[in-house]
Amino acid sequence: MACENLSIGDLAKATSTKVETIRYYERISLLPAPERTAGNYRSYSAAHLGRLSFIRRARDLGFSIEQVRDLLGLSDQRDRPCEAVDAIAREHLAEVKRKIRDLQALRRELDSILSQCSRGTVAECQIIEALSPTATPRGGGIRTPETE
Amino acid sequence: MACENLSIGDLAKATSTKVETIRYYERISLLPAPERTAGNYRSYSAAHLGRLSFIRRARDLGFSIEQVRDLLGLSDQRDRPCEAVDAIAREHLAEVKRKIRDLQALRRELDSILSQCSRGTVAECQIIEALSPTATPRGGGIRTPETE
DNA sequence: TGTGCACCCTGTAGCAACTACAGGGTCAAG
DNA sequence: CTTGACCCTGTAGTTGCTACAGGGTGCACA
Repeated sequence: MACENLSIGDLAKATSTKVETIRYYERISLLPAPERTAGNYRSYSAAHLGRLSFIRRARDLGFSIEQVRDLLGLSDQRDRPCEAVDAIAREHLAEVKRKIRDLQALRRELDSILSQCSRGTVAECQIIEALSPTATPRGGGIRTPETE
Repeated sequence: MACENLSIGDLAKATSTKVETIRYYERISLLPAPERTAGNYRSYSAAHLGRLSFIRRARDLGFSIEQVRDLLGLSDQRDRPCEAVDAIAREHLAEVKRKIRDLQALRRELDSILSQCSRGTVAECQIIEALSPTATPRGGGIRTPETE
């Protein structure tokens, strides 16, 4: 018990996490509260280091906090089948694929809008035009409504 | 002036925006405050409709609120060159491309992690393994630190 | 005339996942 | 014995909304 004894700053450095983020994870019960020193400093063990590394890796892979919480809960039940783990990862993958598709559609649209820029004045700007509703009525602009 | 006279609900329907969102845009000065009726209801003109449509379209294309603000400001200066408009769109496109790259890397990683799932117990789960730090020490789990 | 309902108003709090203070305490070096 | 780096708590800010609570307005229908 209580091996290593890392300060919060040490743990932060070891896991490339900000000190505030570690305290935040503790507040939301993602990382268990460590013991304290006489001076009320947090004192972390190797177990904390492992758990925080897991959290960071999962977060880097885009898992949400709640997904990470579920994964951590599952990883503690070593002899249960890992279907639930698989399901979480699969769901996340599906979400990532969906985002990629959406962004690619977006990129195509932005590409096409940008390709039309003739570098004239704002009045002729195809980018503004593309963003505007049903054919900008001649006379100008987006029709800034003045609060008269 | 004050043509059309749409209620906030009408404007919401016309632009597929929630009423609360319209009020929010007014609060952050993205959409100018409209005139009020005798009963203190907001009364919108066609100009408001145009501007809100522009905002929605830009937001759908993933421009941030601040970018939309800039685009609106620029679109009012009809006789200035449209380089600044072009720059905003280009920057946004670069950002979108970056996100796509990141997500594709992520997808590859998730794909590879998932392909290793042998559907055994959590103890043998390659997904958990892949998320864990430097070779999980035999004995188990992510080493949940108990607050003893 | 009432009364019911859909709509509108303001103001505040909540979401994710942190980040950034303010205003203090602790600890080791010089 | 002071300086500076670190730590503590608690609260507020970020982005872009969304969701109430607790009221007021306006119009149709009986």
